[in-house]
Amino acid sequence: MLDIQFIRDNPELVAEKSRQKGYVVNIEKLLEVDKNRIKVGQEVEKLNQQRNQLSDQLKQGKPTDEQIAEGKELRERQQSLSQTLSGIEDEYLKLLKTVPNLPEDDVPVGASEDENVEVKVWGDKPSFDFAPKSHWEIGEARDWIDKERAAKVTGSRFAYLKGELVQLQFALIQFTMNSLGDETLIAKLISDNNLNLKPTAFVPILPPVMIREDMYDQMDRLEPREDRYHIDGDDDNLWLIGSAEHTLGSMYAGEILDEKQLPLRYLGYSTSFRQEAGTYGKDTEGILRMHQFDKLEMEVFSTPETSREEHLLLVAIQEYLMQQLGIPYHILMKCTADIGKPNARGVDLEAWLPGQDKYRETHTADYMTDYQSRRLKTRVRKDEGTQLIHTNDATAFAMGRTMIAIIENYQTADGKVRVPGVLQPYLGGRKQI
RNA sequence: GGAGAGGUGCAAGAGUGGUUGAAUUGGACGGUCUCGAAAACCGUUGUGCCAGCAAUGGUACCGAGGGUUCGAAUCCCUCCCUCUCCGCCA
Repeated sequence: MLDIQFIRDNPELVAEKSRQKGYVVNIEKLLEVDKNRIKVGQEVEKLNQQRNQLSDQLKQGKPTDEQIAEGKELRERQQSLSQTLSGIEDEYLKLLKTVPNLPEDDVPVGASEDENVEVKVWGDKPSFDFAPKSHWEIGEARDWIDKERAAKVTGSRFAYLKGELVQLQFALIQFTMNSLGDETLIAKLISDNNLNLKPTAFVPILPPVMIREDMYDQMDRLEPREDRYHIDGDDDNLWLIGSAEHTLGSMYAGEILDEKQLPLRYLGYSTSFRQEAGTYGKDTEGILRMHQFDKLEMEVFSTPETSREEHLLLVAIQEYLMQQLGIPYHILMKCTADIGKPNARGVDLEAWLPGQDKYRETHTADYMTDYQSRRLKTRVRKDEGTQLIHTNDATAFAMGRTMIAIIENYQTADGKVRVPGVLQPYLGGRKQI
């Protein structure tokens, strides 16, 4: 949610930036409701004051009938006006929630993902003296991926992953946790990128994969809910998470953190669930787009002053990880239409997939500023007072897509897959699977 | 699933209708003392909103939402959560 004071002060700017992101917001209406909300709120407060004054007078002796009648009347007026106020507040909140976070100035303006801007290309695309295969061809040939039986048991967009592919996933997890848990490495990435941040290591987390509806909404990740899975229970109102971000980012809701604790850097590992609404017929081959996939996700809580650099650090970490695997990639600055509603800035990393002869998204880094924490009420206590904290989230590795990239880039003529050097220690030293 | 207990400030914990935004203790911070520290003593120590240049004033908040009452942290209802015992179970 955006700061109402900022919207009051900059209505045109907010309207224009929202438009750039593709959101239709009625700022005029919002400000009108806001004004009314303040006015009625003041009237309610006035009545409360009168009630308090009266009960102050009455607390000694026994009240007279007139005084009781007066108190009753005040109460009734207060109740009816409060009801009016809560109606206004509901409308206010509903309108305010429609306003997206504002893109930073360096976010390219664009109407669709086609206008994302390539800002960096890394690595040499591998050349093969044979026609490179897609990951699904290799995966099925090696009996690593079984989608037919998954379809029978669970439906489309599910898969059984088997054999060496599973071992590869666990190797990847080990490698990433060891890397991001290394304070020396974090310090190096910070200094290599000329950042001014603390070298705090990432703490691994296994978060819940279900989330309460109110928390989901406060993270601004519930919508579009057609893409979410709802859990039908007796009296609970739970949803499956679409990313570890959802239960990581909300974990300090309602809390005031000490500035000295920050930044808090977490590496969450969880399964993610997505209905993939509106993607019928898209990416039906292989395991690129599944209803269920595992992901290592970074989440950082920081002060407002350091959050932008934390965002840059997360992108640097993503690049580092991909470089360690030796997978060619390019970096895209996402345009205004493609960064999410809570984003102020977003960067995608797309890996080169020789089997499909194109780049595909494997990583994303989201810079949220205080947009999420305003509703979550996660704050930091400083000498000058309290402030909303800033959140950042970014993919460390989406397991499925990363393995796709490994399979396709490291395939050999005889249908095997070479193991990137950094992962070999976690696969019993095997150089090829 | 059955039976019970409970959710109060940074923490522990008192408070069962008005004098409580909240006792007490601890922690943290500031000060006195000291070469310095400890101890002791003194003081400070919640958040949001509204008005105001500010000082400040007003208002709300004792898990959440409703209700009773002139008046609710205190009484009633619903929900959420935590804990204990039993049962079941990875």
